[in-house]
Amino acid sequence: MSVNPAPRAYQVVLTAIENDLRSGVLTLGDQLPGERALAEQHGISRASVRDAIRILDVMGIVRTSTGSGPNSGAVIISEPSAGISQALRLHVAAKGINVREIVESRILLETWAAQMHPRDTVYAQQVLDRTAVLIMRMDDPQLSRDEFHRIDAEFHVLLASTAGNAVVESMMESLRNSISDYVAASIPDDESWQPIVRTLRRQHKAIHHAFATDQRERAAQLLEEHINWFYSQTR
Amino acid sequence: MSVNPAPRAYQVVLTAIENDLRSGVLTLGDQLPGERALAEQHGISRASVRDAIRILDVMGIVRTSTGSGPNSGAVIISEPSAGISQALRLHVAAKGINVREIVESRILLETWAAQMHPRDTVYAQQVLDRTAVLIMRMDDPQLSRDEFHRIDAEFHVLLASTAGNAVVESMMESLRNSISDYVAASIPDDESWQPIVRTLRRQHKAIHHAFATDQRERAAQLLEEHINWFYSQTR
DNA sequence: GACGTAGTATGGTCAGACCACACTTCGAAA
DNA sequence: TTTCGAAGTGTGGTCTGACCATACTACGTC
Repeated sequence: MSVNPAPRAYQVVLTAIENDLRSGVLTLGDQLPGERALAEQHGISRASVRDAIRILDVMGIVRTSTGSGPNSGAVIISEPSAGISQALRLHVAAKGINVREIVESRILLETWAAQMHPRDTVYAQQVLDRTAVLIMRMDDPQLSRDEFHRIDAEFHVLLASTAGNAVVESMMESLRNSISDYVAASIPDDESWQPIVRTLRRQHKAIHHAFATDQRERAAQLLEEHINWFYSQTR
Repeated sequence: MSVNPAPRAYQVVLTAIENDLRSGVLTLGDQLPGERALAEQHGISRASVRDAIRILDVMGIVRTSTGSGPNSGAVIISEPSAGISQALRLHVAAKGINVREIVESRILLETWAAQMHPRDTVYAQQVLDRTAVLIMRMDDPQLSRDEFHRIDAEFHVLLASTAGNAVVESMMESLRNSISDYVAASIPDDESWQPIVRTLRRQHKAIHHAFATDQRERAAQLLEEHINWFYSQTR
């Protein structure tokens, strides 16, 4: 019966980098030292260093690329939704989370964001303009379903982003991503899709109008109906 | 100018396993095939297989251990909070998320959970009993600060779990974990900690009482005040 | 039958190699 | 002198093959 959790080699590098991030030694846009250099610095093998960097990669902390130069190697980005999306997605697959919970959470986050007073009114106005463009693009009858879903997701995330909370924004994006396959699979034929998309367009316009006229309560209510209605169609 | 995002080798295994999870071929408690077997099956090296499994590991999908037998190797668990915690934690370090957003999100999730009618009243009653025990343990003056924080977190997560939403529960746990170091560091000395812990104990008891007497609105309000007050002390 | 030991398969780690790639450098051609 | 292309250099990505500690299994001994 072993009690020790067996310390992993990559943890050394991971902790070191996390500390550097916290203390500000490493900031957005910086390059990490090369894998070979990190391996030597910490006295572990390159394989273990790669474990640590792989984790930072899937978590959306760094982006890695081959080649040399200032844009190569592991560069600090910070895309919280990347890691959270991946986690939620896998746990939905593993049945640790079900679709009801995802939908419930989406409604919670989106209605909250809708009712929040925008943290930045100039940005909020820009969002209104950009979402208007998205609505127009979703009117295109030539649009593929995949593309529609992509723009649809962007529409929702953009509206929620006016609340100015990266956690909520990332969560929304992640929740949407985590079940996008499920959604796509549950409405297989185009015949059943056509009437649905018409309703979605109408709902989006109503939601946008409520936002534009500052009817926050109403926007929240419309969003809740919109999300609930859509998922009721996926069965 | 390369346009291809360079397909990663480990993605093959990751997708295969995700599909098996989705289709039910793999379920909770199952063992994954050995790394050497997976490598041969997919025609890639063991190193790349390990990349995939490492990801499943940090995401909380599997637990790996050495040795042989039914409990060895990679076993499917499903601990959503593991992956999300790690992601949030790193992004807080990388300044992609700030503490205000964490606190705001905590309040959103906890007050929502408090106002939700419990999905399972029997479970809710058990939670009330267990949180009562936690409150008693937090009264122990011998308790270390670390231990207090641990029990405190468990208290909050347990209360929220009555809402019956794994996403919300995982998020709460993750938000709490992601800034626990920050909290610990911001109240360094025991002299300033003593008066704080007294208030926390009082607030916890009031919250528990509101839950026990089914005053959901009041419980939500007390939670909000409790969380806001505590973080106002960490500056 | 009980018990201890050898066997076996697992993940964890390491070393070393080769590749494709992207930038850098520098010399040759205009 | 300027331009441009080829060689050079360092990066992560992948593979191979090896060794280790561990934990269970099976077998042989008592």
